[in-house]
Amino acid sequence: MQYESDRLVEKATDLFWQRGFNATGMRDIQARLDLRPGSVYARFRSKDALFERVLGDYVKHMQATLRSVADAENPLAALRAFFVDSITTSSAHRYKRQCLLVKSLAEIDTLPAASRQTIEQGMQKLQAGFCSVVDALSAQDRLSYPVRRDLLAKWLQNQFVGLRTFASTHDDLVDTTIMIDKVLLDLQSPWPDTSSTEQHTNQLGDK
Amino acid sequence: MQYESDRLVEKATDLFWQRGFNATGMRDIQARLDLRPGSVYARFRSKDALFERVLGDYVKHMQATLRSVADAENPLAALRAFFVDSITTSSAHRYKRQCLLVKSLAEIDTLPAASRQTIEQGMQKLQAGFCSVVDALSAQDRLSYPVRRDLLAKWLQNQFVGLRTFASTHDDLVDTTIMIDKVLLDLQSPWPDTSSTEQHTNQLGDK
DNA sequence: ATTGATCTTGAACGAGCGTTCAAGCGTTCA
DNA sequence: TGAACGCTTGAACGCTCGTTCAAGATCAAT
Repeated sequence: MQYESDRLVEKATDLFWQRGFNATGMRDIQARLDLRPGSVYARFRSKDALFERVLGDYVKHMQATLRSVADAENPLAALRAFFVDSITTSSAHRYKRQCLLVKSLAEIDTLPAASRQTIEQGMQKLQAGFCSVVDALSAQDRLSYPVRRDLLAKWLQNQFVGLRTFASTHDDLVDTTIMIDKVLLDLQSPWPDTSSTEQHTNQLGDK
Repeated sequence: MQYESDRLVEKATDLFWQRGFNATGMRDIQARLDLRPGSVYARFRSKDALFERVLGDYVKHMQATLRSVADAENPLAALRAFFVDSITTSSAHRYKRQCLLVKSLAEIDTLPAASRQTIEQGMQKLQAGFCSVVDALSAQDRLSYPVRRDLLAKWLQNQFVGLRTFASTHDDLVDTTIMIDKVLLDLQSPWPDTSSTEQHTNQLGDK
């Protein structure tokens, strides 16, 4: 029964992932889950609650994956594999290349309050996940340049999100892979000088 | 009259930018433009056509801005100013930090065919804009590392998009600025070795 | 065979959607 | 003065939305 519910949530996830919350109708969901209206409401209470369940499960899954990356023998290689996996899924499910949380972010102003909170907290949880990956890399001296761990985690999450957005519109696997490896290079390259609190020029000179 | 129409399109842009296409109702639009239903339809034909107009004007504006960056005396400084401008708009209009095209990308599967095409072509036009910026930098020998100009343009556009997405959820101006400067550094840092067509390991070693 | 508990069904509800259009309006020109 | 014009109005249309609920189906226990 629990297993059956999980299968149903997966199918609902697919729909929301492809079409977003607002554009996905309960009738779409009813058709995909092969359930009549009453049954959907008996199981999931409402469209809002179902969406929350979908988001929650997605975050849990991503957290688990990030944890396994951090715990891997070679975290850098595991990180690369994680990127490649997430970003180069088959063209048939290209919409899955975009992070579900980021996709939902696009309509956050129109979502029920509970989902809004789930998304914001989910982003923070994933940031914490990236932070543990950064720590794992740091513990193995894989990072040559010293920089605040939380800043590096933010940056890494941002690169991850950016690449996924990019890949959701481009099918060029070669260029995408190059850009993944560029991220892994820049992960270890220098950061801007932050010794002065306000710097509005860069090292190549203004005017 | 043309001026009046432009003002109306600006107001509609604000709405679509904040709430997206699907969640923005014609009644929202009518209220914001202070027009009755018939007047809106007399001017803009349909919700779809109005949205297309909004997207088209947005792309034109971004193209003009990118061109002025490329033509600037110091393109690198202009690029930085462009990033800072786009990404650190006031908290009151935080939704404008996200690129309108990227936001629309999130619901592209549910949009009218014409808008879908406008978005895809718009992304390409902006990529071309970034390409001319890259060329301007290259012409002034601001880029130390040799790499395909179109790949660098894709990368730059991706960084721009990523930072805007990031900033739409974070209000930390300091960290955001650091990440902008990190992009400007990485713009000149080395790229992965692409001499072998297929490389599934990185320079720090697999397994 | 009968009861009671649990799950399923699908017609139907009110609300909101994008859109239309006959009627009303002020202005122009004969 | 009055006919003709373009612009504005807002009630209303057909449709789809999320959701409900009385009635039916299923099945274990008596």
